[in-house]
This record gives sequence, structure tokens and C-alpha cells, in this order.
Amino acid sequence: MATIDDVAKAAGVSKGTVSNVFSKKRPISKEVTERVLEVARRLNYKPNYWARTLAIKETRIIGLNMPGEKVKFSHFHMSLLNGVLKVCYERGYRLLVNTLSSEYQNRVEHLVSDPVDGEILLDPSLDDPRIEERVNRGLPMVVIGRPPEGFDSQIAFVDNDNVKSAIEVTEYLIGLGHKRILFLNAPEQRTVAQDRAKGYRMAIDKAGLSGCGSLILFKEESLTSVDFGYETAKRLLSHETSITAVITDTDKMALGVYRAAEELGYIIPQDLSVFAFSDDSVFSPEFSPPLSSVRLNAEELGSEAARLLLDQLASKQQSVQKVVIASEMVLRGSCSNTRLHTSKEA
Amino acid sequence: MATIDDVAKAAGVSKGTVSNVFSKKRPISKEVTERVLEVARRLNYKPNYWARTLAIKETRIIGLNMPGEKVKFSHFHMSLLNGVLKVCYERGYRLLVNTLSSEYQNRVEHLVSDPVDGEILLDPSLDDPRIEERVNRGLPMVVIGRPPEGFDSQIAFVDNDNVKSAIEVTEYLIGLGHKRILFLNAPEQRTVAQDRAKGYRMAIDKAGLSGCGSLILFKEESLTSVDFGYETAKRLLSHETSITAVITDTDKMALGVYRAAEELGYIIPQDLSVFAFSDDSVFSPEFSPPLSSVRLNAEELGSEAARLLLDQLASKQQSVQKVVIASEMVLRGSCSNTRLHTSKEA
DNA sequence: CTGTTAGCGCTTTCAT
DNA sequence: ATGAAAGCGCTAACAG
Repeated sequence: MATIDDVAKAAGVSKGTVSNVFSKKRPISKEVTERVLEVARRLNYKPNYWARTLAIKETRIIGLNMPGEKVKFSHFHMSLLNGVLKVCYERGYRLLVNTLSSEYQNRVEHLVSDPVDGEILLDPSLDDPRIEERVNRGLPMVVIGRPPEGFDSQIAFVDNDNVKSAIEVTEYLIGLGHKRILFLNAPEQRTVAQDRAKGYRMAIDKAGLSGCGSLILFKEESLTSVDFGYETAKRLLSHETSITAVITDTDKMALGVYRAAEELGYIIPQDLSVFAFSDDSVFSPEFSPPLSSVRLNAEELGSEAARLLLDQLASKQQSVQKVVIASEMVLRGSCSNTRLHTSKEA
Repeated sequence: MATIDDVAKAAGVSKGTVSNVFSKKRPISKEVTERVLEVARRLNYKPNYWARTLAIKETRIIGLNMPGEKVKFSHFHMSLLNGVLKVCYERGYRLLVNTLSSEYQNRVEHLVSDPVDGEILLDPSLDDPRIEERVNRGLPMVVIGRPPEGFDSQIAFVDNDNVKSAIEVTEYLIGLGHKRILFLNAPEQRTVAQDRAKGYRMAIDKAGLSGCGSLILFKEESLTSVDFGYETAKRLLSHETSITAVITDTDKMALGVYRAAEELGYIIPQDLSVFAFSDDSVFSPEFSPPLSSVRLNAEELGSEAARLLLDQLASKQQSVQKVVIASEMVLRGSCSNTRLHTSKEA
């Protein structure tokens, strides 16, 4: 591939001039511009991205980072990604999906700085090593979800109001007459799990149902969501017949619950009501009845995060803005009033 | 951020030594290694990605390129992306989602070489400018879908057997007694549209149904898939009562057909059978009855493409391998035998 | 408006 | 096993 020197020589100008023909950072006479462009075309020359990056210290690439071993996008992530890409597209940035196995991240021979101007971090957890690391490096960053305490006032993030949302869902079920509601939550370390647990407990307490016991189980990383939903539901529902409703973190988990319910001979929603956070809908053909869930507006989460990050990069100063994206319950028919419950003995 | 010089100075060694401590390209004594690493840690040093790239001419980043203005991932793309990412993860590559608006791609001041070692191209069309451009540049590349004639023997690609798949779907509907089958196809320029049209016509001809007329309409870029499905179905079905089945390119298109059918008072599948390529399922909650479709195994398309590309990069030679990914029909209940059709006059 | 020169931070010979 | 120095291809500051 031709270099700037080749072009400069062939066009009979200096490389500085060629550089400026392409960057337009300072005016070049029309004739010279044309001559250079002509030569460049003939030589099939394009400025080398890496060399330029090294010189100007800007990549115009932002990163999207998911924690740990996770390399699997759900429908939620996809919508989010679309939101991020839309903004990148408008502002001339590219998106680097940053999923390197820990082997490639930690071994000395692979250790390098990230090739991005800034990053969007997904799925923050209490005590998230990624955040501190980036704060130390001073890398511009926006978190999607609530950062752990202590950081939440230091860095920008965009999130749903998960506490409120959990209150609403729980109160909805309580309003339907449910007294013992199982909550299959996200992994305990994730801040979103904390927030939803908090909202759930608030609603339970407010309704004076704490006597019945609040019943939260956190997903373990070792199980898939479907398996966790299935196994937990099967185990608990066969013992605790007082449980008439279950809230799940994702629709995949709910799918597991559906399966368990079917095997136990429970009809949804007559015998068991199910409500999910994260309106994923990938498994939808398998859901009968359709699953009621919370729409998190993932695309907006993504586009707002990207906007925040690119604004930060443009203004060259860290912002600590916090953006809350509205979420709403979508009722689809997987929940019913307890008065309608068929007797399990019948 | 500390540079290699800072570390070298602080550790009392040359930068070449520091470089080799990190790259492990030649042996460094244990004591020096440790001293350097210690200093590096203290200074929070990490090799600069772009400086290294400039020197070794390798980014360990591959690109994913979608044509034109498209910046919207469907569920199909998401699965595909997961396949690509899985392989990237295993082999220590990162993925750059390459969606720059044409403004940022073509204007002189933004014209630069791509910051990737190779690229995966999505949705090839007849006469696709992207392909020729990359062939000229000698950029390693794998296409997902069939490249236009002339290139299909020059570059590696992975694809479903869309001709065969279209034959199967059409024959399935013919077997159910349908004689006049509408095919709402992808945009005409896309090679996948050509292949499916071919298969459809072959099945129609073979069944001696050409007299009834093969009925293919190609999506126009200006309309969304849903709108195209809705408007076309509404227009054609209200005139041509002989049409008893429609094949659509995507489930979004099928959704439009469902809506049109509902407005026209047609019951699916009694009055109208619908079959879709591309088992997207995003809209599934809205499909009643569940949509029969072809599962394309997008994840496998993605992982195979990535594997092909990374093998090419590893062996430093272009390959022209062609990989066919199996696809299968998934029957869900949106099609029925014509004998069951209710009379529209009834 | 254009040329010259000194970096950007790393890798890689070539010595020793 | 380590050091010294010459690039990699581009930008930017300084001249003119």
C-alpha cells in the first residue's frame, strides 16, 4: 500500500501538504489539491489509520464492554446495540465489541491499552474491577446500569429506575391477591439485582406481607437462566404450595418457570402467575400464554449512553451525568387474580 | 500515561528490553523481567495499542460490515454476531462493527484505511461495490451470503443453500394444495433474493403451476419490511382472491401480512397460509398463530465466517473456501391445507 | 499557501 | 541476554 511519502514524491509536494489535503486542517490551493488527489487515486492511497491515530491520539472508536466470560448477546443487548450504533453512525464513530477472554486480557504478552477513545460498560456489579481500572486510567466511560456505591457520583451512567419498577411489579401482583411471591433475581453481585430486590422488599413490607416472608433467590453464575428458572421453580413450587406468583429477572428464566409449571401440572396463569423483567421476547413462540414483562427500552439506554460518552469526548471533560430511562409494564396474560385460581386439590 | 521510555529509564534498561519483556519474543533474564514488570505496574504502564500496531502491522481486530445505511440489527444479525464473537473470543480477536454513514466514509477528510486485519461482509448484492473495493485493497475478507457472480469463485463465503430452501418451502405449500403462492422477496439486488426466487420458480415449474403465474415481488428499500408486507398483501389479496398462500422474506414482512389479513377478514391459516424465511422471532408475541419459518442457523453462519477469516489471517493466504450451513423448515401453524379453507363468501 | 523537521510509542535489526 | 538506533506512516509546529 502506498504511503504519504509516495504520494508526496509523485505529486512533487511535501508530505505535510498531502496530509493537509486529506485532513483539510489548513487550506491548500485548488490546483495542488487536485494534483495530490489525482496521484492518490492512481496509487490507491489512503491515509494509514494507525499511523494517524498514533500522531493525533484519537481513534474515533468507542468500546462496548461486557463483564467476564459473557459473550452472548440477548435481544435486550441487541436493542441496546442498535441504540449505540445509531448514535455512532450519526457522529462518525465506530464501535468495538470488547470481548476478549481473560487469557488474552491478562497474560503479560497480550497486555495492551485498549484501542478506544472511551467505553460503555454493561452489567456493572458491586465491586466491579472494570470500573476502578478505567477510572485509574482516566478512560472516558459511561456505565449502563447503576455503578456500585461510591462510584455512582463519580461517573456518568444511564439506567432504568429499577427500584421503582420492582415496586410496581410487586404491587401489581399483590393487587391481584398474591401473598407469597417468589422473586428469581439476577446474580446477587449485580447492582440491578440489588435495586430490584430493594423495590420488591419495599412493596412486600408496605403491604404488610413480610410475615409471609419475602422470597428472593439470586441466580448463580454457574447455571443458565433457563435452568435456574426451571430448577428453582420445580424445587420450590413442589414444596411451597403457598407460592402463587413468581417474578423473574429475564424471560429466559421465566421460560424455565413455565416448563417447571407444566411438569408440575400448574396452569399459567390460573395456578401460577409469572412476570419478568427485561422484555426479551426471543423465546416468545414458546410462551403460552404470552409473558407479561417490563419493557426496559434498551435501545434508548444504548443511544443515551453513546450520546453521553460522545459528548464527553467532544468536550474533553468527564461528566457525571445520570440519565434515567423510563420503563413500563407490558401486560400480556401470564398473571391472574388469585380468586380465579383453580384448587390444586381439585 | 507512561510510555515504554519511562519504564525503560526507571528500570535502568533499554526500551528494547522492556518491549521484549511484554512481547516475550526473545528471552529476558528473570531478574530483569521482574524489575521491569514491577516498574511497569508502579507506573501503570501498558503498551500503546496503536504504536504497536503501526510497528507490527497487525491489529487483531476484524470488522463486520453491513451495507449502506443499514444500522439496525435484527435477531438474525444478533445470533450471527454471537457466532462471530464466540470465535473471536477463543482466538483473541476483537470485533469492530463497521457502520459509518456514507458521509464519514467518502468525504476526503475522513478517508482512511480501515483499522482491521480483515472483514466479514454481510448482505452482499449483485454488483456490490464493497467487495470489489476490498478485493482491490487485498483485504482479507469473508462474505456471509453468496457473493455476486464472478466473485463467488474468488473469495471465501458462507451461506445457506437458499435455492434448495426456497424449493422446499414452495413444495411444502404446493403439497398443501396451494396453487397461487405470493412470494414477497428481499430487495431484488441482494443475491439471496435471486437464489430464493430461483428456487421458488423451480418448484412452481416442476409442479406445472407456471400457468397460474409465479408471483414474486421484491422489497423496495424505501419501505420498511412491515410496511412492505402490509401494503403489498392488502393490495394484492383484496384483488386476487386466488392467492391462498404467501411466502415472505422475513418475519417482519410476515407481520405486515398478518395485519393485512386481519383487516381483510382473513383467518390465518384457514384462509391464508404464511411462511417466512429468516426465523427472526422478535415479533413473536404478536404472531397468532405462531409463524412457520426457515431456521437459517445464523449463529453458525457467523462462527463459520469468523473461523474462515481468522484461518486466512493465521495462514497469511487468501482462501476461497465455500461453506454451506444447513437450514431447516420449522412448522408452527401458520399454514394449512387448502381443503380446510373456509369459503370466503360464507 | 507550502516545505522542513521533529516527534507519536513501539518493534526490530545489528551490535556487543 | 541486553543496548543502540533506525524505522513504521502520519501530524504539527515552525519557517518562509
